[in-house]
Amino acid sequence: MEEKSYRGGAAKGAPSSADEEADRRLGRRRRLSRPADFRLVFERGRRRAGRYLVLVRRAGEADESRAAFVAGKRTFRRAVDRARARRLLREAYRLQRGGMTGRWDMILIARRPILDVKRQAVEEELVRLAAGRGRTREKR
RNA sequence: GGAGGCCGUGCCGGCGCGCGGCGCGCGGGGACGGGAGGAAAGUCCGGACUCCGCAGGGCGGGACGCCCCGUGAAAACGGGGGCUUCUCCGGCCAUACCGGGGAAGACGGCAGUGCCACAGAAAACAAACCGCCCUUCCGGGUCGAACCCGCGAGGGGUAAGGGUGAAAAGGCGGUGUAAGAGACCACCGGGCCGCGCCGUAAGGCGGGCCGCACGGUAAACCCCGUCCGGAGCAAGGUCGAAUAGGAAACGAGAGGCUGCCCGCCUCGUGCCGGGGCGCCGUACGGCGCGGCCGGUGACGUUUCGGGUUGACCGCAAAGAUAAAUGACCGAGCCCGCCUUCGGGCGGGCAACAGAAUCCGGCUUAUGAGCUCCUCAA
RNA sequence: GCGGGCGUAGUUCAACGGUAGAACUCCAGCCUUCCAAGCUGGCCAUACGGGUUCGAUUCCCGUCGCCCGCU
Repeated sequence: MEEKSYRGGAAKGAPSSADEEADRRLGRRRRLSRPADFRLVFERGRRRAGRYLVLVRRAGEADESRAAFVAGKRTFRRAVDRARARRLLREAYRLQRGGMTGRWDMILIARRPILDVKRQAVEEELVRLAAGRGRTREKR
């Protein structure tokens, strides 16, 4: 996959150029929290699947983009793995959020191979999926 | 090698997350404080707490179970002692028994009941298949008898030997006998005793009696003793919103059958349906007026209770509710390789694993190191 | 999170503590020109680890997996 290993801290570690003092905070306002919101995204949203995660999103209704991070109990049996997968997704989204365009409500679903890779790889795939590349699939 | 206990990575930096009180000033942002475990796990026990039930008690069901001491609210845990089983060593003819070392034990019950397949003669108030012994008959050896022989037949004795089995009714030796046998004897073992001594006790030692008549299984039914009402924080409670239906009170009642209650009838009020008139509208239809016809006690307001959804409390010196405790840079430490001895490169800083009401136990998973005890060399 | 139930052939179910069976499936043979049906025979299992017992699918303990209920 990637031949040159990125070095450098979080301040300049992102592969994109979206780090000019971006707001990297991710408070409750920027997350999905109500079951009704989840139902809307799952039923009306578009899905893009990658190797480490699945991205489901639809045009957002709030002032800012909102996201949620999901690790299913079926795919990750142990609680440690669920927490690990969800934290990877959240950290990757947090660092790359500034580089994304549009206002979306999105759900990131972790897939099993995510446990074997570092945050760097998850970020790259998230950026790729959000930009519209990769396989896409319509949902309804 | 075995067993137990302790600890379960630390430092700097900026980027983030959820919580608390503080002050800005109330859309949010700021500094400070604190933020995973010994198992947070499995949910196997016990409690706190909450709701339901309850005069009192029983049945059913369940948990625990040698003795003493200690800790504890209880479950449970720790220490010491006893007994049993297994194993090793020694004694011994001996797998029987005795002595010693080690390990393990869900270790109350000489009240009753059930079960013990197959094999085997017989499996629990024993039993005779082979064998052994005695005897009768038959046949033969002989003319006959004593006596001897028989893959021969019958009757009887016998638990030493064979064989079956997880287990065969005390062990070894001797006396004895037709052959044998606790039939008898010595030693060992066992059972019973309102017996003696020692011990707080479980129990131990001794004495007397019994030739021994009392197999295993209670993680089989059961009996005895102690304890247990049920459910569980998604318990339970508070507040608000929208919607349809329920209960109570009040609002409109009057008259008659009939003096009162109930009931029935008439009129009125309310509601529903159908006509009539007016207005709006292309139409479906809507609003108002009127009180013409039919039906109904059905109506309105308030309060209460139930369901749905949301927020809060319960809830904490970690504490949420799509659920925080993370990712990264650096220094340091360790390992391997190279080295021109200045250093360079690569890898690692772990294992098991992530709190959802809390606490005490049990069980299971697991890394490096430290420490203690015991055994062997 | 809290509570409850169940693990037996490939599947659906049996089995007082005493050799684990049945039906369907699968395989082979017979029958048929061939297939199906039918007939005959065969293969295949007690989730795992301990304990009690002479003996465990059954009794007891632990581990693992699956299913269900409760907002």
